[in-house]
Amino acid sequence: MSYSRSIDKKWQKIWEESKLYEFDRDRLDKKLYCLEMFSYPSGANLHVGHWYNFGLADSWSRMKRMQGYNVFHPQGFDAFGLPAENFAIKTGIHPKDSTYKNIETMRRQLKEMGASFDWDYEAITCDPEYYKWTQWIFLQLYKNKLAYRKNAPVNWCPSCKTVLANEQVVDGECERCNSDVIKKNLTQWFFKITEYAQELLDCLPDLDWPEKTKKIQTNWIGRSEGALIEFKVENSDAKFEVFTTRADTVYGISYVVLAPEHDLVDKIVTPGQREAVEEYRAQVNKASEIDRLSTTREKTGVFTGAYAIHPLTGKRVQIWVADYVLAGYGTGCVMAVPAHDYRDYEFATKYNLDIIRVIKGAEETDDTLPFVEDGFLTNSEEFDGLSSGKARQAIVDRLAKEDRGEHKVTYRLRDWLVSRQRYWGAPIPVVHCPDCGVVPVPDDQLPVELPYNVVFTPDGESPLSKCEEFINTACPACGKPAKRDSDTLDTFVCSSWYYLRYPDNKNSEKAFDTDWINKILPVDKYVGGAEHAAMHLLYARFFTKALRDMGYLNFDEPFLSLVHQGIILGSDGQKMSKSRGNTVTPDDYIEKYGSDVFRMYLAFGFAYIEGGPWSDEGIKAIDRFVGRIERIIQKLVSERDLAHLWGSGMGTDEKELNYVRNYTIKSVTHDTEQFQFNTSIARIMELVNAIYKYDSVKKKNRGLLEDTIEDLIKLIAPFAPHFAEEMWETIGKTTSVFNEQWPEHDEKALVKDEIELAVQFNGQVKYKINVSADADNKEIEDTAVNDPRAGAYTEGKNIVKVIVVKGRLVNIVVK
RNA sequence: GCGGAUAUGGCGGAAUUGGCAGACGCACUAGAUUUAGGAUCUAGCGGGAAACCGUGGGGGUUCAAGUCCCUUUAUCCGCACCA
Repeated sequence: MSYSRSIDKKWQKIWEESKLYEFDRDRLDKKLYCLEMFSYPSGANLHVGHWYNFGLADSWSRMKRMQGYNVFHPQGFDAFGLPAENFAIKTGIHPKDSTYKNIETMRRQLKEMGASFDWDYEAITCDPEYYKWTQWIFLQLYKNKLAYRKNAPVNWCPSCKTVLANEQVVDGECERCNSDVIKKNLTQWFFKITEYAQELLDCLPDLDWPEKTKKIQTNWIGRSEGALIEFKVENSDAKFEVFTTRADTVYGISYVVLAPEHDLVDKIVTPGQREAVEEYRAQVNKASEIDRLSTTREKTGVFTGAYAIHPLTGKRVQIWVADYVLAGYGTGCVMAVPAHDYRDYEFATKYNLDIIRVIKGAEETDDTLPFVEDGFLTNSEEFDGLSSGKARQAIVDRLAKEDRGEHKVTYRLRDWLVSRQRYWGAPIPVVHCPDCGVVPVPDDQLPVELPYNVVFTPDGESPLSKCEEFINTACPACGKPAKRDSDTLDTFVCSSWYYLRYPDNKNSEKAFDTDWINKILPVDKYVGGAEHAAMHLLYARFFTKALRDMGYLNFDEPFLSLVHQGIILGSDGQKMSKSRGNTVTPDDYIEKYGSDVFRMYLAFGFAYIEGGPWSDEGIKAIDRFVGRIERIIQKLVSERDLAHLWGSGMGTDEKELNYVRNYTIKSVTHDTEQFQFNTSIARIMELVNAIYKYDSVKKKNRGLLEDTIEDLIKLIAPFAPHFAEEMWETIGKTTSVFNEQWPEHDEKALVKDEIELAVQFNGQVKYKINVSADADNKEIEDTAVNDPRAGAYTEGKNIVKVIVVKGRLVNIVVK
């Protein structure tokens, strides 16, 4: 029977019945945790991206399995999220119903892929058995002072009376009703990830992660060394601190700027300026986050009427508000040095503020203002002449002595806002009591279950706060009537610990058993999209470190080794999208070619970490390749009893076949380990070509040919698992090929008797010579120089030098 | 604006990290076979009559450069008034 969809089904059934992929909980010395980022169960079918991620990570883990590793390879679903809720608003179908239906479809399709998942360890984040522990972790963080509440703005649509996600805000307008979106402050929960900023940075160098990703995390954390400098407000007891990395320019301050949202603004603004400031603040509030962060936008600001006192010179400097200063970063205020900062220069020019040079460039440097590089101080009292670097130290030292400043490290990283004003997420397990305040729900009352009967129509209140039986409860502390928190948790919270739940997914006593988790974790290979480089990966690292410090686990990092797959584009080279009409539907191809052909094309057609454009011609080629393997194997089997075909010699043809066989084993092992699946398949194609070539020999060495075919099937098995099982059976085997040992190459077979070398004259290849493989440099040089063809290139010239590169070439330098 | 990446035949992509550029495959061409084939098998296939020229462009280092250095261009991605 030739390879097709029915072969897939045959082996999927056998695998399931024989529990082939069951994880061995006892053999932990060679454990290997291979994990792909789990996926959101969307209504559509599995797309090419899922296949590319899951299918090929599975190929990698299948090779590891055959190499003797006890592979733990679970799968699950990141099942909470906005799309299900939007779908409910549109169709009236409950998120729970649509989500579980989607999960069922996806699970079936994942099984049809033929991946070696052990489904006994599945985790679904919207199961109460799962989010019970998400809530428990929230409470652990709360009890360890890593979760706290503060005000933070949300996108608010005044017409829909609802909170919008960033993606629902289009050009500052609500995507549903086009009203202007404004910002509204709500009290929300935060996780104190900044507490771990330094450790998150320090552990990066030792991770086997793409350098690009480490760089993204480094930039995201954004450590910067500088100073805090205190300013007093004139005629007031108010004071504020600014953070700066350029304390050397402190004598160049000509004004200071507060973020419009800064608490101090109300206190210091003068009556004459109040109206202007209020108007400006209203304007800033209307501007969307995106607008405000745009570089092309003209800088604006308003004078508050108040003055601050320069901490060193005692001079008065104006206090402005401007939206280029962000409330959430640093201290929310900056000192402005127009002479040495582009933004301040632009602002000062526009509003006619002083520009004071305090840094000179070294000689021969063009230091026209604004001059933003380091240099030497001027106009800076006793610090004149110091280099910028030395001045930063000296100036802050003096400020520190006078108690008006200090050296300070800040991070760009902000605390993680986890409150979402939505229904389809894990409820935040706290109760708000009029008497006791915030009261955590006791562990024995977890999970706080999502009520099913809720109304989704957006009318100003979130579905949970409208649900009486959910929202009204008794205070766990005093028993009096109290209200539950009506917000749910960011889905990134759910996905920050799922890799810990998989190995112990049925534990009803704990989130996971510490001893067990310490044996199976960390994840040895994590595979998923580069779009998660900053947020998900950072959050998961934070969770691991926080849980470690609470004593629930003993390792520092969740993911030791990380690979990002590339993106498969449409055949037009554009990103796949329904509107472009260039999407590829895996199901159609699987129906036509079988899942192994689809998977193998994904392996062969692209550099894994790059991705690239889809090609229908490419998948046809793989279909032919599979047929080619099948035919040669069937031919061998049918010829087994034809004695006249068989000999036993080990001549040139046999050595050549054996060479290719061993070279293929070596290359595929190496390349697959590195996720270089395209070259792995290329080598296997070469092996098949070599087998075809050898097949035309009159008297074939049957033992060698049989062994080579067996190796071929094993080598292809990770990429075409169903097909390989079928071929394994065809040659007469009765057990699974996945219980076989991965082949190892024989170094002796790779040593050739005679090798070909290129002969170059002045670096240009002119001809080739054959020498015996053990020839020394002198022999090689003589053979090359004495070759009859050499004369044409040496005539009338002198041989200056001869360079022999063993196994590669000879370069003869002539003059 | 800052940061990162990429650039190789008609196409997807290789190149052991400084050592024969174009592996493998597609497309194309020719032959064989078949009642037929969009099947199969075999062979050819960067450009150029050739000398030679060829890894986005220009320069350099080296016996030797796709690979290292300088410079420049284009495309893509990430981040962003981060003080």
